[in-house]
Amino acid sequence: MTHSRKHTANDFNDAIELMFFAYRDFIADPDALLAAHGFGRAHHRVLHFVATNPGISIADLLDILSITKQSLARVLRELIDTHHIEQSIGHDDRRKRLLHLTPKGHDLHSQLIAPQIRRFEDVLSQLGEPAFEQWKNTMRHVINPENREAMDALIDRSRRAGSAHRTTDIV
Amino acid sequence: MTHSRKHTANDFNDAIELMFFAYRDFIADPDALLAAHGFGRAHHRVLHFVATNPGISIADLLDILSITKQSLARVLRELIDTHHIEQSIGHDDRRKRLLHLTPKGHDLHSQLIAPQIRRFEDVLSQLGEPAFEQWKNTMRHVINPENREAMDALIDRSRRAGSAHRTTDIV
DNA sequence: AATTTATGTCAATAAAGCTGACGTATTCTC
DNA sequence: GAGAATACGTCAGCTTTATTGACATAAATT
Repeated sequence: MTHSRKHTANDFNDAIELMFFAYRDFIADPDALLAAHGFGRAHHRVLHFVATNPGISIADLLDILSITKQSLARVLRELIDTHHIEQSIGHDDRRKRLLHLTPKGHDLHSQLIAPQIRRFEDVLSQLGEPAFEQWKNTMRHVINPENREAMDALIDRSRRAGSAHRTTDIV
Repeated sequence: MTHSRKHTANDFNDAIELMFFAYRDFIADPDALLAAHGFGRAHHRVLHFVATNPGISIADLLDILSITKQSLARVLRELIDTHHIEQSIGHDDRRKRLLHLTPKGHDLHSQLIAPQIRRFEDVLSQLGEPAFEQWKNTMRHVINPENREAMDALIDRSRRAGSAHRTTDIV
């Protein structure tokens, strides 16, 4: 047997397991805090995408989350009842309900992503910016090709929304 | 405001969202196949770690999966009843139940990881081996420090088990 | 002989998703 | 302006995957 083989199926086992373990640790941190509020991961996801896409409509949020209206409804109701999220009526289309975080919601969201940010700060400081950028680019290619552009647009939108983090979000 | 700032919390938003979207696409592929067998992701995980750790005990499998005995029990029972997994009694410790995939189990596992392997094959061919290795190293650093060594040992064990893929697994 | 370990099992519960159906308000289209 | 389409809310029932607690058994250890 020659050593010039490209690779076997088994060569990707480590990559597959890295996805499993890295994601598990990555999402484990916020769980305790969520539990203290009586929330779950679903609430975290909603908080996050409303935070980074202020004024998003229900339909657009459903597109991002890829869940059903009924699944979102319960989670959203709880976040609204606990004053973490507010709804406003669309100005150009009054059927739409636009979602925003309240200051309380921003606060919780910040606490939830803090450990995830710290995790990537550590990665960045240990491996350096080129490696981190390389990782992000590779990660982008792990996403289905048909979803990559939507991802890029979303990240771009998040980046802009981020600058208005502390200001009142003008819709 | 100067441009020499290191980074803000917002700079890691893309990394956080990349984790979310990449993992979602990564696990979406096997789901249809699993559903056809009446299985879920839990079955996939058990199949995978029994495949890569033939002869693993219940306790060791629980350690890897970080779930409770009762949660594993149902999934494992279904996989045994459908002849995807076999139990054998430990020789040095007859209390232990050692788990192995049957040929049928190996077959299903191969089909389940095929789309995930193809995904990483595509990444490798598009970005090249250095980028892929860089990504794996970075991914390793996303895992909690205290879990990294266990991960390394596990991947090492998987690598060895992989060579015996088609042979009878000697325990 | 007593204890610990490895595993199995029963019961109740929860989180987070699903499908299907129906209602209402608003906007668009002809 | 009437009818269709859109955006959203809600009721009801179901599934998967996890949880905790309790108890049982067989084998190994002390």
